[in-house]
Amino acid sequence: MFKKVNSRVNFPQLEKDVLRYWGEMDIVNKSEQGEDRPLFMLYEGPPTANGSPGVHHVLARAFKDIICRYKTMKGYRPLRKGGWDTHGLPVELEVERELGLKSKQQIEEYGIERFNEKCRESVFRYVKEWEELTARIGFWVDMKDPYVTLDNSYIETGWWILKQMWDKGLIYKGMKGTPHCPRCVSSLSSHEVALGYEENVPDPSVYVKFPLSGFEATASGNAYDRVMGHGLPVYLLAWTTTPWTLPGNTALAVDPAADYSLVEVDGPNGKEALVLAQALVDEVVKGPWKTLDTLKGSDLVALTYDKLYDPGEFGVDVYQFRPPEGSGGGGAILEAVDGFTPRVIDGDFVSLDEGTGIVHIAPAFGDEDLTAGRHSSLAFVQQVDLQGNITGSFPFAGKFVKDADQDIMADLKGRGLLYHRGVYKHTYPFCWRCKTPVLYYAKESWYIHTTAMKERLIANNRGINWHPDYIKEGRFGEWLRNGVDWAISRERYWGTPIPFWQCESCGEYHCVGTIAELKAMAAPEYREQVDGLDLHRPHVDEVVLECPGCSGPMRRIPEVMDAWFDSGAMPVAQWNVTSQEEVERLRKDGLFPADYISEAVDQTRGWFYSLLAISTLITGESSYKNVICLGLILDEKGRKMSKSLGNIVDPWDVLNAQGADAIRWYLFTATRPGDSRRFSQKLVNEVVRRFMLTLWNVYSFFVTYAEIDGYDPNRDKAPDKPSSELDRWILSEVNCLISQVDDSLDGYDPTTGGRRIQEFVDLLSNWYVRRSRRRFWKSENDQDKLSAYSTLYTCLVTLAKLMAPYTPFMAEEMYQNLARSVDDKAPESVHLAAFPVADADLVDQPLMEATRLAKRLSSLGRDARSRAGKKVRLPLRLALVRTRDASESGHIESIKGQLMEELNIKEIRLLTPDDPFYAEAMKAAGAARSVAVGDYQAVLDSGYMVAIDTSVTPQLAQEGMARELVHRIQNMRRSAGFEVTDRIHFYYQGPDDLERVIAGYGDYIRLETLSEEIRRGQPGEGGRVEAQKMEGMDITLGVSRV
RNA sequence: GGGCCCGUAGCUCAGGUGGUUAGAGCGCGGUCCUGAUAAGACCGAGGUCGAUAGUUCGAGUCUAUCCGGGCCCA
Repeated sequence: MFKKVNSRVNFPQLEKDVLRYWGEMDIVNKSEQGEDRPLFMLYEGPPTANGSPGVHHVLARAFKDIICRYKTMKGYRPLRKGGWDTHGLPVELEVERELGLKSKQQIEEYGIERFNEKCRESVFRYVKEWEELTARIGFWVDMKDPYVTLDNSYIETGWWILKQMWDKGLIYKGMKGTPHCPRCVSSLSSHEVALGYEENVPDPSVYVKFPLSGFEATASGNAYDRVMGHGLPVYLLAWTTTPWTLPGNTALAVDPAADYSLVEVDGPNGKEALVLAQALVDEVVKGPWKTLDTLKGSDLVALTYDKLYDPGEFGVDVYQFRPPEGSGGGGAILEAVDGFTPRVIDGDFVSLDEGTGIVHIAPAFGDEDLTAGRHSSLAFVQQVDLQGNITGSFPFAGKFVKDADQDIMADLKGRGLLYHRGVYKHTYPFCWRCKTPVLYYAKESWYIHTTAMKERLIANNRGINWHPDYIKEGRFGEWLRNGVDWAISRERYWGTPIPFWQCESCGEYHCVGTIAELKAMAAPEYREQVDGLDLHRPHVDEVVLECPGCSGPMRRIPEVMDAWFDSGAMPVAQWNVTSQEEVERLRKDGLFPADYISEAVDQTRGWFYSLLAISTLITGESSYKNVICLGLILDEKGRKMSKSLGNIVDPWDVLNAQGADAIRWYLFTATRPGDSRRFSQKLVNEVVRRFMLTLWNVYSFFVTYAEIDGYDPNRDKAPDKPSSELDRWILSEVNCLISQVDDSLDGYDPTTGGRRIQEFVDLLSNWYVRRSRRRFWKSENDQDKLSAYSTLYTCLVTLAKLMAPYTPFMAEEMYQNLARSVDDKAPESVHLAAFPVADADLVDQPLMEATRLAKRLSSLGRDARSRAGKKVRLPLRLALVRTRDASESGHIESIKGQLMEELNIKEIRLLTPDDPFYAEAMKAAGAARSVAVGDYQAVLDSGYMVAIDTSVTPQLAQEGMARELVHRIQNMRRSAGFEVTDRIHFYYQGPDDLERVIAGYGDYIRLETLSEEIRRGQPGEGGRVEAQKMEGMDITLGVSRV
């Protein structure tokens, strides 16, 4: 009937067998069939296959898989299309490294075409390993027909999306503060910047005096009159570590809520007054000073001051920020102006921890300055070129910025505008390639005007079901509320080319939305070329369009798109959508939006955002409904796993040693999904031992005895409500478990469900089976035995189904052997079976409480025994029991039998609440847990008491010896290698006391040890003999198989 | 510098809406039990629940500040 189950299981081998079975039976395919079932749509966040998959990939894939498997069992039809992310800077950097290229110039000399071919090759380098790992961990996903972001069809949809935004006026060109390497003449991405931080970098620290000159008409003139009222020249004192940015200064920022002091000091030309934050006066002002006045930062706003350097005088153009049309977004457009008056603005970023509380603002340098420039429509002065050299006709023009620092400081000093200079050491980024200090430099960039849709994004986010829920209004909600426009252009090579063509004669831009449109708009001599064109650079750059306005030649702008745009486009790009009608069809077919996605928390600014932003902008709604946001994987010591630390755990090591189920179970149950988690092979191994082997042993136990008795689940059906309390109890537990696991998976919380399963398996093994063992050994096939088989069978089959989403392999193995082997009509796989449904009628709350009480009192009783030095094999006469309340006392009658057996005590007596014995024991024990009272050993714990009568009568002693004998014979049977069903002869030699035990308990011993006869003497050939000591007697025991 | 998360035994983690003496597993020492078990039971050692202040009759739990770790953004 059932296949024999070895208790020494090799899980990795078992899993490989299951994988083969799934393959042979085409189970994955079958799980996706059934047109009448509602669709369950998973969006797979695409990985890049230019590196080996790590444990964090296993984590995300396991969480994707468990929900899909669960939904399949709940009657849904899962759709899981795999995908590959193939574009982006990390790919380019990898190839640059391989080719030994060090700058963009070198890439262009090498040739964009060849370079991009190398990129294309590298992104699929590890595909095979990804596919193998994915299959091995049991993640069911379609990897045969994945979406690939470098495909023309995928790129085309990216274009179409941009075109939708373009037509709605959501695309514009603006300034962006970018980390820039002046030697490589290239922007750095944030993660390149992160590669190059160095600590304790010395930079000049200068305090600069800006002469106050007046105030803007919009402000009240009071503060100006106040500060000027002392008859001294007044300077606003600002601090900077980058003197070279001073010629670009167009504003000073103050904290409107802070107090500022007007202090009188000795200047180079006599007394003068400085304005700076009150809190920093002591630290900054050198020499004697006295406070003339105290003002609020808000009083200073709109004061004006003299420029240190007038750009007009030194031949540098001046621009001013103008907000983009529509709502005020993060972007802004610059327009040329003739001149400007620098002024004081308020800034929430102003720090009172260092500097002077007055911050120098140069919008051309630094993102914060740029943002301030946008908000306050400041002037914009860019006096540095992309090589980092000062432009214009300044005395220090033509110098590299860091070299110009000295000249500028000297110049200001000569003019009496340098208050103080020193050296400041801080952490500063350097180009990771060439070690040149990175400059923050405002550059033009293309933007998506996402802030125009901010309210919509926030509203859509409210509709998303986040797990853990704090992400919704916390990290992600915060990001959306503080969102700025999305800068999508990259001055790079390997990416989706931005489909904007600009007319060389009239300067107009045109956004191309499809390949067909490209062909239609191409100048006649280029039309042919469009057929079969690789849409990547440099090929697409060669296509010249004809300007619809002036018929002039239009050329594509050189930039490519941010790779996050690619991945965020996948809901439509994976189907090559190029019209709103097709989007509608996806929606109707249930392919949009996704029911579920799951990635790690670092994707809040990545994929979670790009998905939401793109779908909100083109469809008005979110492209996903439910998310599990996962924490990071740390190493054994809680450090981030990284190549440089050498603490990466290779998932294959764990898969080969412990198996996929073990790694999955660990990831599901060890921590809540959103928390970061430590990971090591040791931790996974613990899961195997504590949970998986325990369950496996129950399973193996069941099969062993079911085989012996020829138990047939079809024939030997137990009644729905068995008479055995133990059976009714575990069935009650298992039905509770079904609801709990169902609820937790339905709520996208596998962790809670998994932990409940773990607790159940512990109860099943260490109480149900432990208490039921004798019922399986009994020789006759009576109703009670069948009930035990049937109950345990139900539990195991139910467990297999509950665990199928968690541990698909072990569940399959148990299901095949227990369920499918006896029922041809059962689904071919546990993953095609229906998820169990709880039967509320079988849930018996009082019975579960009673059993909990029985476990508790047993513990106390064992404690009492061990304190009294009475081993459990020795039967005792009486235990006195006290419970905490009447409802618990009411349970005693029903659990008496279990307690008597567990504790090997002849009688259990319940004490009334006011029994004097309890009061006496309490008093004698004091704070102690245990106390001896007369013949009794009492153990007290939080209102409970178990007191055992420790007096041993000769009869009890004899019975104890009988049990001891049985125990020893059993051990001998085992060491002799007998089967559990073998009949034996039992031989003994010893003193009269032993004779008396044999005489009194012979029948009992025969029954327990399957001895046909008990003989004085020793067994012949083939038997086993041992000389032993028992209770001070020298005895000889022997066994032989009949 | 900003946002979010975490901090409970040597390790991994539980501890709805505040309420007796803060729990489990692993590991360690001991005892016991064993016709499934590489298992299990019981005891012991091991905790200022990151710190401080507050709210409260009462705080691991609520509030504030700080410290440490992590992530994201500057």
